[in-house]
Amino acid sequence: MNQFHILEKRFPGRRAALKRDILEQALYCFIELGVEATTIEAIKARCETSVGAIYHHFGNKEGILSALFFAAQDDQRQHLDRELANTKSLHEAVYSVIGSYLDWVVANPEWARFLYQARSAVAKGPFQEELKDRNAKGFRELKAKLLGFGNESNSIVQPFEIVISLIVGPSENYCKAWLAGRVQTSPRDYREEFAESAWRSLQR
Amino acid sequence: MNQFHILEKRFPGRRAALKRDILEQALYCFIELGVEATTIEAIKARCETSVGAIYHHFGNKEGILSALFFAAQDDQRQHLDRELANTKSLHEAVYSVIGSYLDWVVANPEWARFLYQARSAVAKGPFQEELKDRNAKGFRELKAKLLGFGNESNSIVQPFEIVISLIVGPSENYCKAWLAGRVQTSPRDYREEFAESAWRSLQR
DNA sequence: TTCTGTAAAAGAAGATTATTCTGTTTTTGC
DNA sequence: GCAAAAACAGAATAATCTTCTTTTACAGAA
Repeated sequence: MNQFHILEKRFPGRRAALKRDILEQALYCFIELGVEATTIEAIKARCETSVGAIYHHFGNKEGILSALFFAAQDDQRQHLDRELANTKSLHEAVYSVIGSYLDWVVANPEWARFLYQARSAVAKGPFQEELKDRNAKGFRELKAKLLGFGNESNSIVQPFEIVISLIVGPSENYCKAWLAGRVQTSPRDYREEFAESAWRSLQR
Repeated sequence: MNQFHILEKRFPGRRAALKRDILEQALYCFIELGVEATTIEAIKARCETSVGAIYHHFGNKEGILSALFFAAQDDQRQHLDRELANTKSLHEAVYSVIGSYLDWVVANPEWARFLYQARSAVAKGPFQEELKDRNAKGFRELKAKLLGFGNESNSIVQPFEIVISLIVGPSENYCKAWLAGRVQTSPRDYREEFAESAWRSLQR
């Protein structure tokens, strides 16, 4: 299982072979050269196709970027949903959110790096509405889950607006630093610390 | 005092008038159109100069971006240093770091938005070394300050690698959401919550 | 199988935009 | 006042995204 199983799940079959290949090579370029510096020419060269084929499948550079971005985001969210499904308490849920986030980043560092890099571009481009809808949906579901643990939710003594920031803010910040090489220790090694700290930060 | 006092402080005097003007108009364009979509032509048009003048002063688009980025980062850091200077305990210091961060973002929302947007571009471009040096220096100084409160530093029971993430992660996350319009309440209104939560998250 | 319409693919041409280069004007230091 | 350096202007160049036209492959019907 290579790092591209995410694409095979999303664009299956023989017909989509070139489509997948373009996405693979594009991701490689985006990671290697950066989103900005990657040219259509470079992608074309890597998968030995033509500009015509690329534009036929994706319309423009933004189209490639968005396809990759949404594929990665979906995979990350599926991972979260699986972890979250079995949780029976708020405490467990908070641990799941943080644990699944750290796990996913460590398991897919290239994809994670790409997600951080590409977000702002997608947020401005032609798929900004789709991004907003997805984020809103994700936020709604997570909120429902966290507030759905009955009286125990009294543990959350913070305004809900800031709860997500309190939970994932530190993990996100540390993962970015790790992916950028500013710190060496794997985020997974601090799983307990981040989860415990987040839990404490919610109390009053 | 308009939003450009930051530039007047950094590029003072009559000689730098055009330089400042180019930076002002460029910042306007970056904010309005996005960093990617801003063309040299657009900047040129807004300050009624020539491409020659722009390239004479900044070398390339990246040069404009970096000059703006470092100006903003310096101002933010100066603000932090002022707040931090008078602190007499670790508890006060943590409150200062968070308070000054939230204050600065709310006082300079356009600059803050720009800082978030431009960081990745600067981190890849020709000024990546300068960025690294600045970040390393800032991190070193902050670390020294936080660990310099004698025995009381025992309050920090976390590995120091993750301490900065624990302190500023949630605030940063929330400020981004606020600048993107995903939440309405001003970060300043949650000053106490973020500071208290961060403090609690450090204990064990 | 042969025909036909649709999708896939190729690559040349067009349009946009960053950058360079050359020349001119202005300012500075002596 | 004069030489040297900096500031400025704009045409020319080069890189790169996107569109357009043409050719090829393929799936389903007659």
